[in-house]
Amino acid sequence: MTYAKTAAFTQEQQQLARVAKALAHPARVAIIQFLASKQTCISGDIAAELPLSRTTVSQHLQELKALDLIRGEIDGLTVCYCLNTELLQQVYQQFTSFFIEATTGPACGPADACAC
Amino acid sequence: MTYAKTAAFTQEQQQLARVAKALAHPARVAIIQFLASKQTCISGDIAAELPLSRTTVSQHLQELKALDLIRGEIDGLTVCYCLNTELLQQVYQQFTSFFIEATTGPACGPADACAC
DNA sequence: ATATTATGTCGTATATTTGCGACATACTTC
DNA sequence: GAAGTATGTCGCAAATATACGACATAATAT
Repeated sequence: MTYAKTAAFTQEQQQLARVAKALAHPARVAIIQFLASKQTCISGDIAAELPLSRTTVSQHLQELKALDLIRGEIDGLTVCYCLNTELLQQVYQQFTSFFIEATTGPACGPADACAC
Repeated sequence: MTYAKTAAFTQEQQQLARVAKALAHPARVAIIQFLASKQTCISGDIAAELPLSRTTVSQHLQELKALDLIRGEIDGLTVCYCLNTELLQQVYQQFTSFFIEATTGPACGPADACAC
């Protein structure tokens, strides 16, 4: 019958999935790249750079902010968004570990199928 | 009014987002780790290792297979799943580029907010 | 041929994501 | 204070993701 174990997923798996989800939309990838490219921590006229409405961009920003991947500080009338490079570096490490683990295991043959 | 540019997202952004989405669920992260850990390219009794029904696991497997991150070859009664390490390595490169770009740009101060 | 086993697919229900217009808030300027 | 600007939040609609039971398929074993 192959019934499931009740053991839930590990914290690591959940954390990786959470961050992956944050990057799972081109708009959020674009936002991070945009923030990384700008000298100044440019405010939410990020919206002007994306094919999305201001509202939608704002939501994406909130999602990234919820994970603390980016930060926003109110500066008078505008909001100054910028990357949390410290956290991004940590996340980078997590992804690196994961990919190294994944790329050093047993694999399929180069072209087509399994060499089990 | 700040209206949007119609320029869509780049291929790179879409590709990264697509892979990130594949990793955006703990079950799929767990599946990849499981395949990486096993000497043999174990079949779909991966389900027995996860707190999910066989049907659901099958769907997650299909999603990973759709992106070619994993491959499955029918071996009589069982299906032999294994990682596409070549593609995973490529994807790893893409993520690396992204994170390096993201971690070398302008950032917030270490503890709290922007130093704009 | 029938039963058993390992898988995949279909249909369906629920939850989450995505996107946006309309409004609220808050600061600046006149 | 009134007008204007930059933002965020609410409410809704459409699309997608998640999960699973029930059925279909296909190979193996009896």
